[in-house]
Amino acid sequence: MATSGLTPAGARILDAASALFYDQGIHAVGVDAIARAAGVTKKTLYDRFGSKAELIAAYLRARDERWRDWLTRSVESRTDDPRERLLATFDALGSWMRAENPRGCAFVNAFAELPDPDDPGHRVVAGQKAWLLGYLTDLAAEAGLPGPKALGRRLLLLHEGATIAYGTGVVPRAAAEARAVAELLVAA
Amino acid sequence: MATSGLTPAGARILDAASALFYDQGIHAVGVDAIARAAGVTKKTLYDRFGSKAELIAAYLRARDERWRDWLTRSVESRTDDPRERLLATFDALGSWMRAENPRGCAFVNAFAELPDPDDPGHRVVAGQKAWLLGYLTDLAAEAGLPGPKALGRRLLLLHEGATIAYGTGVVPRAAAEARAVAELLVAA
DNA sequence: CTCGATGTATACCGATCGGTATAGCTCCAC
DNA sequence: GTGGAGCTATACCGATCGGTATACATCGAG
Repeated sequence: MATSGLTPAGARILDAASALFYDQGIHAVGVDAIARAAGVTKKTLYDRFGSKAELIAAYLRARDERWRDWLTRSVESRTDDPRERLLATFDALGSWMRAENPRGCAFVNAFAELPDPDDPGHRVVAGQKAWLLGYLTDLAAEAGLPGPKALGRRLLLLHEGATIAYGTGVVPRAAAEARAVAELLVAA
Repeated sequence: MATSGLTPAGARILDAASALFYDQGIHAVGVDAIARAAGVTKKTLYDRFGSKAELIAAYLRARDERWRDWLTRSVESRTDDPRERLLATFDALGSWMRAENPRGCAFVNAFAELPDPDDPGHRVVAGQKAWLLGYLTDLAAEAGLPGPKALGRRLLLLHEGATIAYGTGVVPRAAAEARAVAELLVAA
C-alpha cells in the first residue's frame, strides 16, 4: 500500500483498514475491528490518524495514489503513440479490476457512504474523478483529436460504466467492451 | 412511492426509509430514526417489515419498480421507431437523474453497502442491473441492429457511466453526452 | 358482540459505536 | 543518561445499534 512516511504500526493499521473498508464497506467496519486486525491498540490508531474520518481519507488517498501510478505507468510503458495510449487506459483498467476491484470502484463505493461534501473522504473521491477526467482529456489533446474536452468526458463515461458493470457482475469483460466503443470514438 | 398493498403506517415507514437511505446511506440510518421520521413506533416497523434487511430490500424493490415504470413509459410514449427508442432511454435517464438521482444510482450505492450475495437487498440490485441489460438488448434486437447482445452491453456501460459521472458531479450533462456516443454506436 | 388486525406508548436487552484516560514499556537521538 | 516518540494494556465514557416484551386503544368484518 502507500505506506510511505508512516510508522510500522501506522502502516499495518492502514493496510488492515484498506482491506476491511473495501470488502465490507466503511460504516460496516468499526475502529475496534480495524485495531484488532492490525494487531494494534485503539490508542495507537487514534495517535496516528486522529479520527475514523481521517483514517478513511488516508485509505482513499493511498488507493488513489496506487491507481494513478498503475494507470500512468501502464499507459506510458505500452506505447508512445498518443492515440494508442487513449485505448491503453482501458486495458490498464481491465487488469486493475481483475486484480483489485472485485467489488467495484472503491471511490464510488466510498462516495455512497460519505454524502457530506465537507467530509475529507468525500473530497478525495471528488478529486480522483476530476483527475481521471483531466488525464483522459490531456491524452485526447496530445493525440490531436478534435474536441478533446468532449472526448475526455465520453471516455470517462466508458471508464466509469465499465467499472460498475464489472463490479456488479452484469458484464464480465466490461473493460474490453468499453475499449471497443472507445475505438469507434477515436476513429470518428 | 410503490406503496401498494401496504397499510397506511407501512407506507409512511417505506417513504421515510427511502428518503433517509438514499440521502444518508443504508448503514448510516438507524431504525429508530426511520420510525421517528415516519411518526411510528418501532414495534409497528418490525410488525410490517420483520427486520432492517427486509426494509432495505423493500426500499430497493419499490425504487426499482418506479424506475422501470418511468423508463419504459417514457420510451414508449416518445416514439414507435425502435432505433429512436434506444436513444430515448438516455433522455429518460437524464430526466430521472435531474429529478431523483442527485446522489447517484441508489442501486449502486446500496450495492456498496451490501457485500453479502445472500442479502435480499443485494439480490434486488443484481436483478435490476440484469433487467436493464435485458431491456436494452431487447430494444437493440427490435431495431434489427447487428449484434444486439454486444450493443446492449455497450449501451449499458453508457447508462451506468452517465449515472456515476452525473452523481459524482464531474459531468453535469452526462446523459446527453452518453446519448451522443450511443448515436454513433447505433449508426455504426 | 366479539375477535383479529393495526396501531401507540414505554421500557428494556446485550452489543457495539467512536473516542478518551491512565499507566507503563522499549529504544533511539541528542 | 535522559527525554521524547512509538507502542501495549486495560478500563472506561455516553450514545446508539438492531431487536424484543408488555400493555392498551381503535376499528372494521364476521
